[in-house]
Parts: sequence; C-alpha cells; structure tokens
Amino acid sequence: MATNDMSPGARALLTKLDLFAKLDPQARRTLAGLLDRPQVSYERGQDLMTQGALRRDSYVILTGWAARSKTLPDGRRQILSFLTPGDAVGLFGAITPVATSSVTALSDLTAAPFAPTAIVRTIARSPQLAAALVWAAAREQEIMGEHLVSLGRRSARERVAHLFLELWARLKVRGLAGGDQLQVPLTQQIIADALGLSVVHVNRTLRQLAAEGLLAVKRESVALLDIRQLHQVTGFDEDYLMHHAMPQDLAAELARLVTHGPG
Amino acid sequence: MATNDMSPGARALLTKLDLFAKLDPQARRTLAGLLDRPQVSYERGQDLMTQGALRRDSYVILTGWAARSKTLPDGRRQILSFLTPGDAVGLFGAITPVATSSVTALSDLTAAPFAPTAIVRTIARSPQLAAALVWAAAREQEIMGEHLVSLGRRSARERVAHLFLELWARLKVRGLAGGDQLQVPLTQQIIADALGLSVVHVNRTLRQLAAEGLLAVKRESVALLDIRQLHQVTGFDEDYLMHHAMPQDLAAELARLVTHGPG
DNA sequence: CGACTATTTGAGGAGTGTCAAGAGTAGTGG
DNA sequence: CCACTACTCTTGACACTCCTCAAATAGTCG
Repeated sequence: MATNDMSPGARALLTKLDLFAKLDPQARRTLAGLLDRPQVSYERGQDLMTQGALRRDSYVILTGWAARSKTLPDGRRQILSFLTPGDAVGLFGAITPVATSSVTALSDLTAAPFAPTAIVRTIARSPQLAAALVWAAAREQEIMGEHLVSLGRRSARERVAHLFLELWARLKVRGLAGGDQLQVPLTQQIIADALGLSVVHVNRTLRQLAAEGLLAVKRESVALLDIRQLHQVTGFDEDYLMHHAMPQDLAAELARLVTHGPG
Repeated sequence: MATNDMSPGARALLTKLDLFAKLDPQARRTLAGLLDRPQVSYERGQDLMTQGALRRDSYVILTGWAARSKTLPDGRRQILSFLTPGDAVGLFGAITPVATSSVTALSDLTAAPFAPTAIVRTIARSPQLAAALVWAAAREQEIMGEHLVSLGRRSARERVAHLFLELWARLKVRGLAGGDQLQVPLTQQIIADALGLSVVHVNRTLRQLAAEGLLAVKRESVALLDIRQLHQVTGFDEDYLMHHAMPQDLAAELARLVTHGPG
C-alpha cells in the first residue's frame, strides 16, 4: 500500500513511526484500517479529553498543537507534555475508564479519531507495528523523564532554554521547523505551567535570555540566536528524543517473527 | 501452567500484572519462557544499569528496591521512579542502545534477568500479555505524570506527604505493607533527589510533619499516623496508580482476539 | 473604538538552598 | 569490648531564587 492511499491520520502517524523503522506492508495495512474515520477539528482552548471525565475517542494529531495537563483542586496546573502533529492522544485510553489528565488544543487543530480499544487488535495483527508503538511509548517516557529533571533540578533559566531546544529538535526532525526559527503557539502562561514557574518569572527569564542575545521571542515564534551557548546553559543532549532507527538486534528479532510467524 | 511451576521472576511479574487481568494459560506459558534464567543479586549502591553505558540485560525485580535516576554533568541528580518487587528494569531497553538513565539498588536486591529483545516475541505470542505490558507502561506514565505535578506545582510539605502516600498505596496493593507502617530503604538524600529538594529541607519538612503528628520516621521505616489529614495536605487521589482491572470493552476485544486469532 | 488577552515592570516577601558544624548510628577491625 | 571510620541525621545562620500582588503597557479581534 502506497503512502498516498492512506488517510491523513495514518500518514501523520506513519511519518512519526518512520523515525524508528520502515514499516512493512502488513503494518501499513493495519495502520490504515485503524485510522479510517473522517478527521475532526478543534478550536484553540477546547478539550480533546477532560480530566475526570469518561474517555471518548483517541486521536492522532494532524495539524496544530495540544497540551496534556493535570489540574489540582485549588487550580494549580501542570502541563505534562506538548503534543504535535503525528502524536497520539489517549493511545492507552482503553486501559482506564476515566481520564486522569486533560488534553487541550493550544491552537486550532485537526485530528484523526480512532477507537481506544483498537490498539490491542493493532498489536496482535502486526508485530512490527507493535514494536513501533512500544517505541513511541518509550520515547514519551524519555521525554517525561527529562522534564522531571528540569522541574526537579534545573533553574528557571535552564528550564526555559531546555524547553526551546527540545521543541526545536522535535519539530526539526519532522520537517516542521527550519533554520533557527520555530513557530510555537505558546503563551508565557503555558510555558509557566509546563516548567513549574510563575508567569512573571517566565517573563523575566525570557527577557534576560533575550538581553543576552541567546534567543528572540516574538508573537508565537522563537528564534534561537546562539544555539551553542544555549546548549551550554542547559547541558542539552538530544539523545533522549530517540531520533534514530531501531537497533540491529531488535530488527533481526522482528524480521524472524515476520518471516516465521509468532509461534 | 500453575503458578508454582513458574520461575520466581515470572511469579513476581505475574503478581503485578494480575492487578490488571487474570492471565490465560497462553500468556503464562509465554511469561515463563521469557524468564527462565537464574536470578542475580546486587548489593545496595550497585548499578543494574548505568546512564551512558551500553545496555546489558533487562530485569524483573524480585526482592528489594531500586531507583531510576538521571545525573547532570555537574552532579545534580534527579530520581525518576522507585522500583519495587515485580517492576521491570529496562523493559524497553532494546529500543535504545545506550542507557539514558541509571538504575541503582537502594537495598540489597535480587532480580530475574531477561534479554531486552524478548519483549517483541512476547508481544507477538500473547495478545493478552501484550495488553498487560501496555497497561504496565501506561501505569508508569501515570506515576511519572503525578511526579511532574509534584515537582512543578506542589510545596515541599505536599511533595513529602504525597510520596509516602504513594509508596504506601503501591506496597499495600501487593501485600508488602500492612497497617499504617511501611518499610522503605530511603535515606533523606534519596528522598531529596526524588522530590527535587535539598537534603536539609527534606529533613526540616519531615521533622515538621512529625511534630504535627502526621507521620513518624524511624530508621528505614515510616508510620503514617494521620492518613486522613495527610490526604488533605496533598489532595492525594490514588486513581493514577491504576489499581483496578481491565475495563469491559477492552476485555471483550481481547477475548475476541484470543478466540478467533489476530487475523 | 472597545473589550479582551497577553506581556512587562516594580516592590516586597515566602520558601528553599547553601554552608557549616555537631550528634547519632552502623559497621569494622584490633 | 572499644576505638575508628563512614554515613546519616539534625540544627543554625544567611543568601538567593522565585512567588505574589499590583498596575501599566501592548497586542488582537470583533
């Protein structure tokens, strides 16, 4: 099955999973079967999923950004992760009946819906796709781990610099950012909620980094002016983003399964 | 296959996965085949896995505690998660050749080793086990998400109280803690590294909570003296620990797969 | 233009970190 | 059984990062 026969949702997910492995026809067929429903649109600020509410559909994001967040009873909010095109919303949604976090559109966005329980069928039908989904889960865990380091052990200055370097690296590898420029629909309040800081302090930190010539923040876009020094400020090392293909031994194991069947 | 025919590693993992679903014979056979190597021992302080080093075996922890952590170039350390019996070390280890975090024994411990690539074969052979592994991954993500909330938005006092309530809930559901007492091999330095605080401040916070009669900290053990008030301090809600079985619809989907095959 | 929303700046304070030193608490070896 | 060593834990004094409150400025969109 050629890429252009697939739905937009399948293509978006495929683009991401291709970072990890070139999916075989069986995997592509399974993927296409999963994502065969018409796409949906959300406006900025709307929830694709609400903390405490019953789960509905899962999605693959096609265009736009979203944030997964948890809110405490007194209103304090922590953003757990940013979701960009190709990322899944509620991939493991079938497992808990009630959502433990919210997913909110940060910009107008479009997404491809799918049934949460479909993930099991998907895993059973294509070992290669199963491995790719495990990879995607592992990658999310890596990113959350690096965020834990930021929140626990990095200064405000380091957190801000690290966030932009991460977003830049994530967008670049999927062709969504070029040069030192990136389009990000993030307000300072959103950055604050992601980094565990107050809006006021985020503002001061951004202005300080700008004054030092490290970056320039414009409305909904950021320019990284001195990437070398930004790396030094944070000790940024993009290994955790897992922008590389499957290791040899895993590929060999998979090939054996595909050839001889799972038995 | 009866439980007592299995290796200790398979039994430990099974005990954990049973929180989610009663595994069928096919799943149990697959699990037993995965964990058929002799167990290994580590002393307190030793690494089961070292950040920056090539990956070796993966493990299921049988007895004792471990911590997964990342260390910055200047020595600052952040603990990402605590691992207790039944938890897996490097479950997704086959996917990245180099370890992005360390796993260190917090007490003397024993573990059952397995080949990292075996996870793929496991997924292909038993859809039920695959679903259980996805559940385990989703649960880890939930716990990390709650830790992000702690580090980003909770005060020292709230973080400490929340940590002990979490550990207590996790141990109790596996029968490793009774009453209001829990055995934890945690020094104040380790608690500090987990909560993103300094040792000094952890000490002050613990003493304050003790002075208020909320908990009593003894050498390697903690007593939660006023659980109701501890819940109030933190707004603790254990839903995120996913101590419940598989939802109906997912169970139905799985049953269909097991009966009619993945085709 | 008017109503919002987002950004920016100032002043003062609370929460945590750092540095330093003393007191417990094992474990080790003579 | 007692010194000796190495961790831990505890406490005090002080500094600093970051937060809160408040208000002005700048964008954005109907």
